[in-house]
Amino acid sequence: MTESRRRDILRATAAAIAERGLCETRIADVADIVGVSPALVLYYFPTKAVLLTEALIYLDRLFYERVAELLETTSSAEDRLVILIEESCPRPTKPGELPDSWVLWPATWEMARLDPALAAARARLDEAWRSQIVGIVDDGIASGEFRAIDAKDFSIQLAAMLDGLAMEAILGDPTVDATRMSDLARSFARFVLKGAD
Amino acid sequence: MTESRRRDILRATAAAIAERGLCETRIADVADIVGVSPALVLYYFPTKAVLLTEALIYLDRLFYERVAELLETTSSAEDRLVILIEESCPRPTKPGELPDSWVLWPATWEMARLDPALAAARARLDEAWRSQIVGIVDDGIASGEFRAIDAKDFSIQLAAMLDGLAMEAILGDPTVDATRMSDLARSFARFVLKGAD
Amino acid sequence: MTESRRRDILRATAAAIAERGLCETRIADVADIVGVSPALVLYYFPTKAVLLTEALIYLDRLFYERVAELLETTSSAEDRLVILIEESCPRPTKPGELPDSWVLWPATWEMARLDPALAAARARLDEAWRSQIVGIVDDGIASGEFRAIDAKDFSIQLAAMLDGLAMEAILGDPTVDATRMSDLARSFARFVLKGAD
Amino acid sequence: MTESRRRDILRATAAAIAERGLCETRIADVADIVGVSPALVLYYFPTKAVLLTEALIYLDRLFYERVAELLETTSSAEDRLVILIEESCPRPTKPGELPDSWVLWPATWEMARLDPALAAARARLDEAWRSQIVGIVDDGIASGEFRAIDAKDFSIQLAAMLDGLAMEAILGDPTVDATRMSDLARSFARFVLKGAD
DNA sequence: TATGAATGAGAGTTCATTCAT
DNA sequence: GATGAATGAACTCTCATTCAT
Repeated sequence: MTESRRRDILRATAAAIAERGLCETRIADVADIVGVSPALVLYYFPTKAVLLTEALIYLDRLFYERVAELLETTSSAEDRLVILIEESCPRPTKPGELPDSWVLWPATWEMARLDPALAAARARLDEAWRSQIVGIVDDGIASGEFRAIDAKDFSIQLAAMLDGLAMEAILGDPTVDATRMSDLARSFARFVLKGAD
Repeated sequence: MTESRRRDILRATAAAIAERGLCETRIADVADIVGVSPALVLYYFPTKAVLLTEALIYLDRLFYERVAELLETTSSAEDRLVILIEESCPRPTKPGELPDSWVLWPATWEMARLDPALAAARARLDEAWRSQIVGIVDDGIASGEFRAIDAKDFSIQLAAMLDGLAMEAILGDPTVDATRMSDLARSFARFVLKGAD
Repeated sequence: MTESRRRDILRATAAAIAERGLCETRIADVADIVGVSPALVLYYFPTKAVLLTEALIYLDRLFYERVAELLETTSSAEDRLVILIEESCPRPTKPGELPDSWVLWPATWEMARLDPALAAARARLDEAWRSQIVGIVDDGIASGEFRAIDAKDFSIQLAAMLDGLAMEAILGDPTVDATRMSDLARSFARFVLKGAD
Repeated sequence: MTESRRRDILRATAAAIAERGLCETRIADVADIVGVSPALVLYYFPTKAVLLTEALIYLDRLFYERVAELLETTSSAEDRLVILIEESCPRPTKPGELPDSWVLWPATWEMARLDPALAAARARLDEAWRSQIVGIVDDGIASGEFRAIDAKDFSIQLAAMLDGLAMEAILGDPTVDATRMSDLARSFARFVLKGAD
């Protein structure tokens, strides 16, 4: 069926970008991964630019939805915040499999910088992401788990910090790996939400 | 003289990447900006990949050095931290002129992800950047301006948050512009360093 | 029924060639006009080359038959010659509707130059066309309307002149439009057949 | 030198169109004939369409200039008209060598039909061509060689007839070869200009 | 230093054509 | 009859790169 073909191509595109880099990803690479002809890729997506854009959006949404689902498994605000932070920490991906969304973020940002459609899509997902944080914090405040802080401001700060830390982790910065990232993000959250050091 | 030619080309490259995007930047674009032939660009830089890499490093270093210089104008730790934050906030660049370093960060990250040399250069600059923060914080602690926190951890957190916020500002996220970014980063710093809300 | 489908496709092909030019006409263009899939076009015609060839022949024949029919409405040789000339003058066609045969002649000629089958078909129609002229002239000579000239030679000359004039009219030559064309062809015929100036 | 390269490419293009047909002519064919890479062809001509257009114009002009030169060798109006007619008769071309301009006329007409620039260039050359005829006729009238007819009208008629006859000769019409064409055109001219049958 | 000419190696894209349904 | 999915084979055009001058 046609919709699953589309999905396959989008996943393959994301995998190709992750492995070869945004600029070096060719339609032929994507076709090779899916095991079809390059012409078929363009049968489903009119141009390469559209293909790249849609792949990035697709993966971002997938990431967001997976985490959103995970968050429904617990009701404790504190636990949910930990899940959100943990899921934000880049873990290595095996070649060929669906790459972690983080790996594609520099590509997304670089493209979105000059592509308003992608920028808008990214902004929507980011807003949803921050809303998750706001929801968790509000719940925690209501239940008395957290101090009564400005949840919106905190959500922007935490989301930004996670982005920045993830970038360093992805780039193999010797100072920040996934574990350190997790520690730093959690200590920031604890400090703000619990007042403890 | 040859060194200034090199610099002109690097600046032009940065400008081209900023305006056209990493993948869409051609050697011919750079040559056009400088007003020379494409062949001359390759006379100074052996390959396109080298050119791009060096341009990104050059701009990053320029940014770092400019801020480092600015920071020497004051001795108050608090003022210096404010300067550092303010300079991190993306302000719009006119086309043609040297782009703000932030604009090139997604490109740098995307390239560095698969280019160890660029990754290493970037890591060095980032380390220097965080050292600036550590230095400021240590001074502030010594002078009693700041609470006695872990300066290293804070520097990583602040640097990451600035990166993340800057990205949103650059991408035109309606929630985070340069002013909001400044407010949020400063409130984070104040909260951690002063204990105030 | 299948025969009308074939006709529709041929007419659409002619219309496409008229509007887009011979080289730029794609099977998909033809399919779009008919409102079917490109695959169906190839169900009726084995290859694109065959389709183009048959379309050009079809339109030529249609033109010839329409004029032949018109010529039967009168018995006066002079009137019939005028009809033949008038019908040869290119009048503008609305986009979408069946193009005037003249518009397709350069395409026919260009293709026939290297396609013996098309060349033969074209030659047959041209011969029939000149026979019409010969018939008219012979009738006119018999009835005393015309001078006793070599009808065959005249038919070749007139047919060639009409072709040449029509080409200029089609190409928008400022010197020769349909009216001027008609005048010049008629004055030539009058001069030869009547001896008048 | 660059200008001769351009000329070589234009001639090769004309040869390719003559041999393979307008639609089947590829940039690679042209490059093969010149013995250079396809990229070089596009170094001199921005697009294929421009290349084709310029080649057709170039050949047309070449033809016109050659005949114009030939016409200067004689002063007798009658001889000059014969030269003009003879040169208009298609003689076979060997593959590879510069094709006779006539062979390219269907291609020129087909392209010009939808390309205003080419149409304008063609119209200019045609006007010059007819002016040659007018000049010859006027001279002949002045010298008493010819009857006092309308030279302009005659030039249009003769030019058109030559076009039409040449087309049939090119397409291998069994009724009209170069010799027959010459006879018919000359008899038409004689009849109009001399009044003889 | 500087460049114009030249090219090789693709890249994206097009499109006629096939075939299972 | 009719089509959507699929592809192979090109084709135009791009571009980094080379090199003689």
